[in-house]
Amino acid sequence: MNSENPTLAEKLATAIADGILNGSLPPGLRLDEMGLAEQHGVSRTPVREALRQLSLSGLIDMRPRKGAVVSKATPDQVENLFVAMAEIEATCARLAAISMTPVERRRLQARHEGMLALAKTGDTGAYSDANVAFHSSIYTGSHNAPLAEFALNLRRRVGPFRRAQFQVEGRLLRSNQEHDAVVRAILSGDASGAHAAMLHHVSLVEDAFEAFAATNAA
Amino acid sequence: MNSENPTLAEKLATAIADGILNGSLPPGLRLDEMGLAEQHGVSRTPVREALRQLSLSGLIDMRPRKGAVVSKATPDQVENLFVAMAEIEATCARLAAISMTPVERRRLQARHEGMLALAKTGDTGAYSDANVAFHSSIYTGSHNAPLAEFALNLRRRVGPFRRAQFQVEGRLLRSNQEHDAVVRAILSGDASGAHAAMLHHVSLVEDAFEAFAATNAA
DNA sequence: GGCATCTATCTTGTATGCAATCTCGGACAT
DNA sequence: ATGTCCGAGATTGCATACAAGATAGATGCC
Repeated sequence: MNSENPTLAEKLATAIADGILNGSLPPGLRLDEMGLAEQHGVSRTPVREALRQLSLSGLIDMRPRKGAVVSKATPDQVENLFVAMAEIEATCARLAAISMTPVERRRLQARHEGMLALAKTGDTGAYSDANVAFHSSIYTGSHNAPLAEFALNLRRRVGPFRRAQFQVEGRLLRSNQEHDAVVRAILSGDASGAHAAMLHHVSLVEDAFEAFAATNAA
Repeated sequence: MNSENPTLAEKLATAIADGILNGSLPPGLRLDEMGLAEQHGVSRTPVREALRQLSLSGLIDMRPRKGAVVSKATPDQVENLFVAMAEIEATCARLAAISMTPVERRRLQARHEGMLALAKTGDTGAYSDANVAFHSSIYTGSHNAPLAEFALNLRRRVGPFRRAQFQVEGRLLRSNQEHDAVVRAILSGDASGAHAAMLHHVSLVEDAFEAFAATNAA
């Protein structure tokens, strides 16, 4: 939304969101306004506005007179998040194949080739960061602000559940191969091909998550 | 979101949203908190929370210390809204073709057949209402809450720009024919067919809007 | 006459206070 | 012993009050 927004409410919203995304505010935790207020050294008013904002992004649930809690997602809801994410990413890729400018296409290719080096090195952290940038550039490449915004929001929401995906052995190189199919389709303007390739890629991420979750649950 | 939410902020949010959607609050209008407050007979606090909520749905734009204005969309942005809408609706239709329960499928068919009668009668208002319900049932039929929510949000945002679409002569029957293709694909579980049919349908709506806008601009 | 600047006023952002509602613990009745 | 009802405490929702930044008009200067 508003990137440079110096109001306390905005800063609190991002601070609380960070807390939720990095796990320091676990799902199900009750967020009482008073506590958050004095914890951040402000009054209740900006806290209230931040909470209202977060509730619309789906990160927390607010019930009329019962306060706010960090959204506790059921497995079904997480599954839906991943499905929605895959669909939206695929749609963005399709539009990007049609709408990207030559400059954007060249940048996408350069970024992709840079990631191949990272994948070979096995630098998980750097690859993860580059991966976020890679996908984001496809969102913006769709040249459709509402879709791109929604994609970013979904990405934030699935973040807590996909943290360890690149830990799986060999995932980096496979990810790069899948990216390769996506990039080739986009560069050649193959809309449906880009859609299919991205859907395949993100669905595999989902599978990786499920495998990871299954091993952790066992 | 929260359907039965008796807080003033929620009621104000829907009231202001209605005002924007029905045109009584035209795009570009400045929304000063004080004015809205005494206009609705409340204090500024719930107004502020309502505005913050609306800003996240994209209906209004808020800038840090400069207040809120009703979103004034450029033609490009409106175009993007329609494109996003078409893509999301098509995605919902595809998922619906896969995920709808037998009961939902039968209800969809019944609703669709009922609309044929309305189209023949030429009852524009009733058809329009039924049309909203028809599309909404496909959103929920996707069994994917995030996507359905986003679709509803987009529908609200494009609302102001598609008000007169059914006024075009013969649009009702053509709409019904297009629905027929969508319904048939969904009922038969033809995922890609449902996607294509819905994309086609909504894109035609977009064309109708553009024709309408062109005639008005001329 | 035009433009910059300064100030007065207005609007927004934040804090605090009060009323209504919900939660939770205990007492009482069955 | 268990279920129900009631009341105190706590928390949310709303209103009001205060502070800070922005806008606009006027005034002085070029």
